Amino acid sequence: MTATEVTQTGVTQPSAEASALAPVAAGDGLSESIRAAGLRVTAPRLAVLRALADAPHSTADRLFTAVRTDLPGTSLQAVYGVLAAFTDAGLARKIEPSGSAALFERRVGDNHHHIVCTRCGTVRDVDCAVGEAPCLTPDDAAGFAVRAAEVTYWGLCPACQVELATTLTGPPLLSNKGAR
Amino acid sequence: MTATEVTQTGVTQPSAEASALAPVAAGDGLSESIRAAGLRVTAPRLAVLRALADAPHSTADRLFTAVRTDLPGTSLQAVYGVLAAFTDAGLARKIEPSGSAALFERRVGDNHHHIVCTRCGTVRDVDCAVGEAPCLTPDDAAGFAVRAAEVTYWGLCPACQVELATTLTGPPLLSNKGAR
DNA sequence: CCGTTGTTTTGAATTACTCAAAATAAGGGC
DNA sequence: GCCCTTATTTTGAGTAATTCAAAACAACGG
Repeated sequence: MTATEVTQTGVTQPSAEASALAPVAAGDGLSESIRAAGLRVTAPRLAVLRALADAPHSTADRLFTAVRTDLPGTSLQAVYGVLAAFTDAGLARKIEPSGSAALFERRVGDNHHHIVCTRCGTVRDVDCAVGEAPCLTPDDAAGFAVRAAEVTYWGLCPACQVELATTLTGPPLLSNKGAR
Repeated sequence: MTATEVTQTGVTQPSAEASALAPVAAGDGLSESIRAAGLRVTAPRLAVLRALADAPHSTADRLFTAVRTDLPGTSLQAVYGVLAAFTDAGLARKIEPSGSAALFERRVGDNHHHIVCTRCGTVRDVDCAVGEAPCLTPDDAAGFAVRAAEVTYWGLCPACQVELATTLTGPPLLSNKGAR
């Protein structure tokens, strides 16, 4: 057993896979990043981090569901706790688009923004249009010491554009709308 | 009595003031804007609209408290209902900064943004730095048809800058930080 | 292998908001 | 000025997302 093994609560680790596929802990450098963030490496944390890698822009609840499949004993509160720890440690970022529960993503540190579909809620990353620190200098900051700027774009995702077109207009339309 | 009189639920309108100061309904053109938006003019709506004029960036709860002082019978749900109607009708705008309850403001239609104090939660309006439709064109919109862009700046308000400086640094500092 | 200290579980509470039915009142018509 | 229709508000619950706290548990350094 390597030093990176992690006990799964109530679940015995199959020893066969332990050396072949590497212990649950390793595999992607997940444990490394957790440890590098100054946090203890635990099964719930690994599971959440992996789930987050698989499905960015997930709610706590969605992650909870994902985590439950490989780590059945995990509680929702644990997921909230893990996400809070990740967010504090800079391992994850929390975004809260209007009208949605909080979403989490691993992509962190770079200044990127989000576009949200007003119809289905799908979220995609959008790289900053202007540069490293985008709209970070408002015209008049009213004396505030500005630390960050957060941009949320709202619009229709490609799929919803198509669905709306066929549903409302009848004949499918040419879809050269927001395609650029 | 003019045509714009509004019955206050359970409260009789003092007739003396009715002709002198104009009925509760008028005074600021509040009723006019409500009616112009296609909504019926009611006492709760007038009260909420006035409260919103006095204190922009207020939560539903704060408005509820404000409204209660001149219109005691008003329910919180009514305030939510009024705000929903206003928002739908374009009379008010709802913003939802991360970590805060929804805030409402009358300023609507112009494309302006907000700066939020990370310490005390104070919100101020920020006019768009770039023009009419600001960061509205992301570099790569991933096929989305972009309809709107919403910018939230985060930083320290002037008051909190001072407080933090005196608390943490000891001697008050020169405060030429984010002053522009 | 053990102890310390950070994590997770368990159980419950809270905040912000929404839903639905019955009571009420605004505003147009007579 | 009064009545009717229909929008609005009240009243009474209910829900989703998140947070709090105490006790059980486990990571990791020694």
